[in-house]
Amino acid sequence: MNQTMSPNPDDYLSGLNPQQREAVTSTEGPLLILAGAGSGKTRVITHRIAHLIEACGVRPEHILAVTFTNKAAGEMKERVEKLLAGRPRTGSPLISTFHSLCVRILRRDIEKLGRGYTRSFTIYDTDDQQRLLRACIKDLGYDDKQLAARAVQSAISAAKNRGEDPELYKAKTEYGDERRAAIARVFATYEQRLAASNALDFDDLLIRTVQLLRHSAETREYYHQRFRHVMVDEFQDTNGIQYALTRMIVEGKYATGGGTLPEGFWQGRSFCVVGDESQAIYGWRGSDFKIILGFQTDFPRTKVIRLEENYRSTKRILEAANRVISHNSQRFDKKLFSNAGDGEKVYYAQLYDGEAEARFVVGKIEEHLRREPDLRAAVLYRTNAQSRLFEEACRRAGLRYNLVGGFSFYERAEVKDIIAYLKLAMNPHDSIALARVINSPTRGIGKTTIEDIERRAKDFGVSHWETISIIIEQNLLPPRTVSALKSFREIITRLVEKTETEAERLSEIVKAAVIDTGYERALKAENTEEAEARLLNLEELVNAAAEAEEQGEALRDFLDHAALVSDTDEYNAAAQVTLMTMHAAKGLEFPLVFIVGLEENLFPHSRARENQNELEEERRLCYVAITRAEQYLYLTHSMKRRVYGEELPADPSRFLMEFPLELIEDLSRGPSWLRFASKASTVENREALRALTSSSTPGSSKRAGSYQGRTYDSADSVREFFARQGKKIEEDKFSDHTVEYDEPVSKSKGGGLKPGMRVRHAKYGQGLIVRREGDGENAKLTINFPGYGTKKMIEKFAGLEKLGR
DNA sequence: TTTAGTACACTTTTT
DNA sequence: GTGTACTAAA
Repeated sequence: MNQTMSPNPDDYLSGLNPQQREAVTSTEGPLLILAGAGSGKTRVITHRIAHLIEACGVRPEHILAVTFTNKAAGEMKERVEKLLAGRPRTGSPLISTFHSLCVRILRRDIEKLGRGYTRSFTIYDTDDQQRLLRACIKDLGYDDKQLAARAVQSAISAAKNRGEDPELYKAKTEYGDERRAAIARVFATYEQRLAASNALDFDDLLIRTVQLLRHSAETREYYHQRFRHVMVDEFQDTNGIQYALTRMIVEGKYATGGGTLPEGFWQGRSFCVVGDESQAIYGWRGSDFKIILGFQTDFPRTKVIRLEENYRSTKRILEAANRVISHNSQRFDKKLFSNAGDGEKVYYAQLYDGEAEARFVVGKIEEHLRREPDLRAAVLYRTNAQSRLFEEACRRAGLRYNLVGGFSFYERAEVKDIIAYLKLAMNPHDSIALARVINSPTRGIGKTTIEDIERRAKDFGVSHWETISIIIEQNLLPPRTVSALKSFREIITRLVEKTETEAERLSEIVKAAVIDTGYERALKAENTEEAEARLLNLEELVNAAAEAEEQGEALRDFLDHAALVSDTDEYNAAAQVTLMTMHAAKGLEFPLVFIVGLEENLFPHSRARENQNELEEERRLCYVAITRAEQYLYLTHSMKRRVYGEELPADPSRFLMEFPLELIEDLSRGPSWLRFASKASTVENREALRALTSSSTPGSSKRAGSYQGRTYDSADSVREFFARQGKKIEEDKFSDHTVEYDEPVSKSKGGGLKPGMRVRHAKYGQGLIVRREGDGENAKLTINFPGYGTKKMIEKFAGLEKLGR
C-alpha cells in the first residue's frame, strides 16, 4: 500500500535473501532459477524487472515476461506497477501469456507468412474446433461414434505440438493402421477448412508464430531487437513449440542455425527461466519438463540459482510435501526448508460418502472461520465433477464460495452466440461462427438448407458466406428459403458495416449483435426464467464491452480477450472459500487447504494407474496441492464414490500412504484406514498394505458386492490383512516388476474383475465395468460399452479380456 | 422446420 | 447425475 519511495535503486534488494538477491542482480546471460514452491518466485521476477529498469537503465519496452495464465500475467503486471509507482518511465515492459504474445505478433505480421491468412483472422476455441472436426468427420464419411471428435482433436493437438503437419502425420502412419489413417485424412481436411475460414486454433497460434519467425527474418529481427531481456515463468510447463518461440526471440538469427552464440552475444541481453520440475503437471498437454532439465545443455553458460527456502508453509506441511514428492524418481535433488514454526498436524478424515465428505469439509471451514473470520480456505479436488457436492454444502451452510472452472461466462451458449455474430462482423467467412448463428434465433433456415449450403460451398470451393450470396442471386432454392437467407445476409451485412463505420463504439456494436439480430426479441418472447437468466448474461456481456471500450479496446481486442480467457482467470481472491481443481490452484496460496477425494482411481486418476510417468505427474500434482497450504492442511477420502451416477466402493489413495503418518492426526469418527495403517508399523508391512489398498489386488473385489464401507480395525480385517500380508510378500518375491499381460480373465480363478476396470468383449469392444453382483465366476457384471450402451453379463460366459490400460 | 421428449454417452487435468 | 443427440409429432 504505502511503501516508502526512496530514490535508491537498491530498494529492490532489501528484504531478499542472498539467493533471491543474486537472481535479481544477474542481468546478463542465460539464467536458470530453480524455485521451489513458496520460495518467493514472483517476488524475484517482479523485483528483477524493477531492477533492470531502475538500476540498469534498461528501457521497459525491451523487457518481455511470459506466463501461462492471464491471471499470473495480470498479477505480475500489478506488482511491477506497484514497485515502479511514482517513478518517471518511458514505456511498460510486456508481461503476457504465450498465447496473447502470439496473437499480438500474428495480428501484426501474419500476412508475411504467405499462407493466405489475413490480419483479421479468427481464433477457434476448443468448442469451435470440435464443431469443425465433427463436420470434417461427417464429410469424409466416417462414423462419428468410432471416430469421436474429442479423440481426434487430442490426436491432432498432440501431433501439432510435436511439430507435425498432416503430411508428416500421414507419413508416420504404419500400413494397416486404419484408425490413424482416418485421423490423418480428417487432419488434412481440418487444416484446409481452418485456412478457408481464416481461422487459427489454440495450437496454431503458437505454431504459426514460430513459422512466421522462421520464415520472416525481418519479423524475427524486430522482436529480437525489441526484447533484450526475456523471462519465462513456470518454465517446467513449457512445451517444445513454446521453447522454440522464446529461443527465436532470444537468439534471433542464431536460433535457426543451431550453432553456438558468438562472443559478446549476451552483452545487454538476458534469458531468465524460472521453474520447479516438481510442479510440472501439464505433461498431458504436451509440456515437457525435460526442457528445464536440459536447459543448461542448450545454454552452456547458464548460471543456476536455487531458491530452497519456503516462506509459505509450516514445517509440518513442508515435511509432508517433501516426503510425498520423494517417491518420484525424475527430479533434481533438492529439498525445501522452512524457518517457520512447526504448525499444527496435518489432519485426516475418512468419510462415509461424498456427501459426508462435503459436510465434513464445510463444517471444518465454519469452525475455523469462527476462530479466525478472515481466514481464506480452498477445497482442492482432482476432477471438476467433484465440485457440485461442495457447492451444495457451501450453499446450505450459507458460506460465500467462489467456484473456479466448470462453466465459464464465455462458454455459455448465448454468450458464444453473440460472440459468433461479432466474429462474423469481423470475418464473415468464418464458417463455424456462421453455422452457429445462421438459425439462432430461428429464422426458417433448417437442417436441409444448412446441409445444402455446406454441399455447395464444397462444390464451389468458396466460403459458406459467399455460397449464400450465390444461392440468393441465382435463386437456387425455394423462394421461402431464399428470402430467409436474404434477411440473414442483411443482418450480417449491417453488422459488418457498423463495425467499419463505428469502429470506436465497441459497446454499440455488441448491443447491435444482441438486438438487431433478433436475439433479444426471441429470448424475451420465450418468457421463461431460463431466458431471463440468459438476457442477464447478455447484459453482462454488453457491460464487459463498455468496460473494454473505456480501456480503449477495439472489437478485435475484445474478441481476442474473450477467446483467450480461461476459467482460472475468474478467481476472486476475496472469497472466503474457493473451490477448484488442483491444477487451477497452481501459483496460489491459502491459509487453510482441503485436499479431498484421496482415493485410488480418482487421485491418482484411473488413467494414470498403469503408467509410471503419469503416476509421477499425479504425485507432482499432489505436491502442488500440499504446498498451497500455509497453516492448516486437511486430507479427506470417502469410502464410496458416485461414478456415472452409480455408487462404487473407493479405496484410500496410495498417496495417503506416502505421507509421514506420524505427522497426521486422525479426525475420522470410528474406525479408519489410518488407524489401521498405523498398526502396520514396519516398512514391509506398509508396502504390503499399499499393495492391499491398491485396487488391482485380487480378492479385494470380494467385498464389493455388499459394500458397507471398509472398517479397517475390526478384528476380521486385521486378521485378513495379516494373513494376506504374508501371502502378498511371498507373491512379491516373484511378481515384483513383472507386468500383468492381457490374459483372458475367465481362465484365472477369482477373475479380479471389479468396477472401474476396463475390459474387452469380443463383440462390443472396450467397456468399463460399472457394477459387480455376486461372487466368483458366476458374478454378474454390468458393463458400459461406448457405442453399445450398458450390458449385463455373467463373468464366466462373457469371455472378457482384462485391458492393460 | 420446429419442438418436445427420450436415449445415451460421458468425466482428468486447460491455454 | 447431466448435457447432448436423435426421433416423433405438430
